[in-house]
Amino acid sequence: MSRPITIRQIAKKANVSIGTVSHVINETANVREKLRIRVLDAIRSLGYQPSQLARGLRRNQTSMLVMMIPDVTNPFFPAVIRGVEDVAFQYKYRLVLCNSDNDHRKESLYLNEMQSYRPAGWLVIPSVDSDMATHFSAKTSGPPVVCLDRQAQGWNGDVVLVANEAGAYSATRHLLRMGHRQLAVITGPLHLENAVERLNGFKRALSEANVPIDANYIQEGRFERSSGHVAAKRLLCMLPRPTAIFACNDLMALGALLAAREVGLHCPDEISIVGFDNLDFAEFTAPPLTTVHQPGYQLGATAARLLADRIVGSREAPQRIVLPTELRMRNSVAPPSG
Amino acid sequence: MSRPITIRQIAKKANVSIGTVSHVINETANVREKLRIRVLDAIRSLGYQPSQLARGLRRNQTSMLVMMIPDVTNPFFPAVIRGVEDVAFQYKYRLVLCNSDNDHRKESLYLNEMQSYRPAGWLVIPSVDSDMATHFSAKTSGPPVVCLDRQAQGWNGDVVLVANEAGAYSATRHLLRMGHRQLAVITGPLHLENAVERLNGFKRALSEANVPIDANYIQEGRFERSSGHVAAKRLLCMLPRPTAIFACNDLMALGALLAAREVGLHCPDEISIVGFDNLDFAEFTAPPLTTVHQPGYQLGATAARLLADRIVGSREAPQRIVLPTELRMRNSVAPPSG
DNA sequence: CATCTGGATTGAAACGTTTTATAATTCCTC
DNA sequence: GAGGAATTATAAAACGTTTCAATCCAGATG
Repeated sequence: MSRPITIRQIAKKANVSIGTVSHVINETANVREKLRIRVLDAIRSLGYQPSQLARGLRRNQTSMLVMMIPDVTNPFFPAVIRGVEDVAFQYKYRLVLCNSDNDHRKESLYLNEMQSYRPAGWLVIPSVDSDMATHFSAKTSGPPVVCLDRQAQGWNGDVVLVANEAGAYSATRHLLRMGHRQLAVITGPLHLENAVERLNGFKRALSEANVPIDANYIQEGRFERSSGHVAAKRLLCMLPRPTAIFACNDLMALGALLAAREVGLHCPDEISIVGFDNLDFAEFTAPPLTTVHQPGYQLGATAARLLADRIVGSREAPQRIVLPTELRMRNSVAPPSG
Repeated sequence: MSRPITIRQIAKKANVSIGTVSHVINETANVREKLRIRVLDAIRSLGYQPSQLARGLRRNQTSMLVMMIPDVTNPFFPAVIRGVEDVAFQYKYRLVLCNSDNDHRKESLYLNEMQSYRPAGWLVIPSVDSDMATHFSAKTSGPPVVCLDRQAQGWNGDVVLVANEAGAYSATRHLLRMGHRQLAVITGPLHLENAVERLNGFKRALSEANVPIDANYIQEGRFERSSGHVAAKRLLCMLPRPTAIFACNDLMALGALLAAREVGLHCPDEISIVGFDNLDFAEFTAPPLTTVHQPGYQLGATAARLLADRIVGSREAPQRIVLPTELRMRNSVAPPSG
């Protein structure tokens, strides 16, 4: 097993010291043009690549960014990842991806362990009940961290979010404007910040319109299709039956769509449904889903950009960036039939 | 900036040499129970984590797996990633994710650069025109590589695939059995191995049934929704019009569904459509899409398992594993109307 | 010509591990 | 209790960089 080329071989070939080679690579000192060229030639001709491990060990920091994510399989996240990856690549950082599985124990494990790779920074979409706040606050020094998409319990560092409350508000307003008065909501897990924000938007719209809120019409789901399905089924059997359902994400909206179909209720004529996320498929459900668009790619990209700034030393006060959402009207809502 | 705990501090606290500490950590030599406990206690009480960088440097290998992927944003891949991640985690490997963007230049760049992190192994879904074969064959030694999902040009190492030909064949058979004789196909980019395999399955079914193949009915797409859309539009304007379309992935099938809707053709009554992939949303299109299921999670998991075997030294001949596909019948196909 | 100056170059230490060769200890056996 | 054989423990070298202090050198200055 032939070991790769080292800086020493370059130094020998270019007839300089290894310090000089290092200096030309990192542009960390002036070196005479003549030598510089000799070194560069040697590097090119031998196909040398500095060992990131040695470099990382010495500098106590690598060029990796580690990103914690609840689950790649959740169709909202890939766009976020892509946003991160694109700007990371541009800044020459590399992405290590960890799935916490929404389990804060697995998250902790990853957080602890990846530390010993000395990443340049952290990007974390906190899991349910994440202890990232205590994890990172313990070590006041250490690489910068930005929290994405969900505000973790107790976290007061940088965070970039999406306008959950406002999005939910506008979705609900839309329903109200169409004449609905019996509005139900299928929320996300209510220990998730963004889930409660969406619920709050819903409630605010209702109370501003003086429409009473029926506690039975608030069903807690888990942001998964199946939970939307069961919640909708429950809702659709109630008397009086709600005329519209706001599902706090598209997956659950899909479940609701299914449930309506099973119960024999036609959407949107007999039941209006609106979602949240605007996943790719939302255009193609039957009927096409009216939903609140979340800028996933932007979310990832701005978080990564913010992180990159921190890494090079930005010392501003912690930021809280919230990206706008936008209602996308399609065909899953209509005026109530009655 | 307080540096983290090192092995030296553990050694001091436990009053042993650093070599001993290393041995208890790695179980690489017998150490007396008494000392062992002292060391373990010290580790626990100081919260020590060995530096992966130092370890990797010394051993010339880390516990990272790097995975190349054309694009996270393609909804087929997350399941594959998840499969990989789950078994990687189980084997204590960590995943570095790289998006080649389907650009073999970006892929090469990543391949070259990640090398200097000394990953334990590589998992690659080759980009279009990938030169992974030449890249890796140059260095006969080095960490093991397994190729996923697509057979890269010239690659003759381990590879795990999906039964593309058979899947396409069974989809086409289904169409034939329903009575269709004017069958069109929207293929993937034909320099992709899996795209031609699917086309071959289609052709074989037709020729076995003695149904002639109209060259105009073979349209090349790019595995993206938009290309399926334009191809379908073209197809639906032809005379005679095909009565069924086999789209070689679900994204393109979706595009075709859209095109049909735009042209005013009802699916399945006036045009049958079948896809390939069985993405999550396939159940929920209008009408629900009949499609060929690909075991994405399995694909990732078995590839990772194979890689893990190689890493610990399995020296068997290169394997070629092909995972079965399966037709999922839903409502986007019906007998032809004429 | 000697001295000084300041930039270019270098040697060597350090980063935190693993691992090998050697030294120290323990345990038998006589 | 001595001698030798196992067994355990250790010191030191290596992994491939970066970086600091020290050296070197060319040219300017007196």
